Amino acid sequence: MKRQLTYIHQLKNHISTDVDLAGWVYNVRSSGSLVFIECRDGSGICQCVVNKEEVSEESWEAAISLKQESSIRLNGFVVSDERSIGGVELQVKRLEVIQLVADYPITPKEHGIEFLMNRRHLWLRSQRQWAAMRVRNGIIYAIHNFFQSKGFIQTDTPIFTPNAAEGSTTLFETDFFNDKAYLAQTGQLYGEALAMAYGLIYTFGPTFRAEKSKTRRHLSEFWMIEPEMAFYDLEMNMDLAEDMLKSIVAEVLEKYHHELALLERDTSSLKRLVEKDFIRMKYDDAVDILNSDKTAKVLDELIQQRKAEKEELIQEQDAIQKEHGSAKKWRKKQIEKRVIDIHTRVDQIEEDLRNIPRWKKSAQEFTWGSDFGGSDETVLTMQFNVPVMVTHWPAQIKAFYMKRDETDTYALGVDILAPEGYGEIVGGSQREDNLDVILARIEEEGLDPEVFDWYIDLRRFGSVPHAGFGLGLERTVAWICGLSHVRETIAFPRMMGRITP
RNA sequence: UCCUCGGUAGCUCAGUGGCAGAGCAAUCGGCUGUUAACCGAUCGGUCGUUGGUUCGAAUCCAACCCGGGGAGCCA
Repeated sequence: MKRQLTYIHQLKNHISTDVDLAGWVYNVRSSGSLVFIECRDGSGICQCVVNKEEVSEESWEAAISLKQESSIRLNGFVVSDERSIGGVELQVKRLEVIQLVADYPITPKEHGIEFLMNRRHLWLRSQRQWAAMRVRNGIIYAIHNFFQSKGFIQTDTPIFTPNAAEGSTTLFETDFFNDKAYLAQTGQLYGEALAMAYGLIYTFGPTFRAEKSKTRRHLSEFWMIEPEMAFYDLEMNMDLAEDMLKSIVAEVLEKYHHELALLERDTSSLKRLVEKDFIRMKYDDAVDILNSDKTAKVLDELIQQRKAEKEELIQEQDAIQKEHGSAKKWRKKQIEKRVIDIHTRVDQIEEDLRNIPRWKKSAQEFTWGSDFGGSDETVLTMQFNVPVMVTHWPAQIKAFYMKRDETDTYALGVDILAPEGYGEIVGGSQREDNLDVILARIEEEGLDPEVFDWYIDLRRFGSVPHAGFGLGLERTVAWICGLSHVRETIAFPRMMGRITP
């Protein structure tokens, strides 16, 4: 007979039967003649109870010797039990240790980010990281579903490129058989060629930026989805992007509520977005909002809120520290823990209090013709509870390939800003399709027409209106999971100062 | 490159000029329903580095190293 393994996520279907599990010890507790093992097998976690009276001496000795991340095989009887995580519990009949582990470094306690990032290969086993990677998988699947169901085909564009496509961004340089080559920062120009061949295409691949950015929104290596559609204008492009985001969020909400719950994600804003229309505004209107008295007032109120919160926390700290001297032991511990939480929150508030006046200044003094900074995006989106699509940008701050409106001052580009301060997740545009205009644009930008010769061919031979956009996968995962940093949205992040593990 | 915050036990953090601390982890013991279990005991230190001020420095000053957050740039 074939040996059958049961996976923890299916255990609900095996209640009142015997099963074999194989996995790792996530945590272990003991209480006299009972040992409680939280066993994880990659598909989930299940509490397994070993009772000294009901197992062999070997199994019992094995059980009491277990440490975190020891690998084990278990045989037992599945029962439903509300006291257990997942509502299902294994009453162990036999336990076999594959490897006994000593000193697993990541305990179920709190750790700092540097410590965890140095052990990313192990950190991925932890619940929150496990959940985030599963949601990432769900998002990827939903993206393919969306495009495939609409007749798009996935195409892949090169990673080695001979030149910097848009000029401004810093690229990673490599040696390509004694020639300089660069790691691609976008597949868009190739995507346009493919759209002229297949009509509706999307790319899904890694992309590389060598900018020395150290923020919660930046990685040196990240994944981007870039659809490109022949015969699409700006509005069709925006409709597609909005449908895509709604479709991704709806699918994740449907299939990943367990993971989102582990991540403690408040899903009300995600649910709202599936049903409501996104905000669409022109750049000029966005500038008016930034400059408005209302925005200034919103930020002033935010400062007052933070100050009040800080005051309250400090009062609470004074009060409980007075209590500390005469408190019972358990209460002392509780107080000490709370004081540390207060310190952490007060540090955050102090940073906010340093930053918000800068945000206000940046918004109030924002002048037409500049690009939005990170804080401007936050200030803008905090006034709405659905994604904001900003269109019609001053042409001079956007790339040469974007089509302009009749007045030649605005580029038909669109940026989609995620709610809750997650920033720009989509950037796209209708592309310039006129041969003479694109030639002139390339010259204006001081770019080498030789390099773009094949690209210009697309305007020589059957040029049509077309449009596309790029979706940043990690920023999307961060937003949907409610994670504060993109480094937790990819298994092995690459960023300035981080190339291992 | 610049601004800002930080570096104290294996981990998370208190300690702001006067004896180096707590919780967790580890080790030993106790406990038949634990949920980051709990209770008792034991173990645990180059206070990032170098120099300076001082009777005395984890604490003040300077330089440097490393990390977090941000600006620029961007998805």
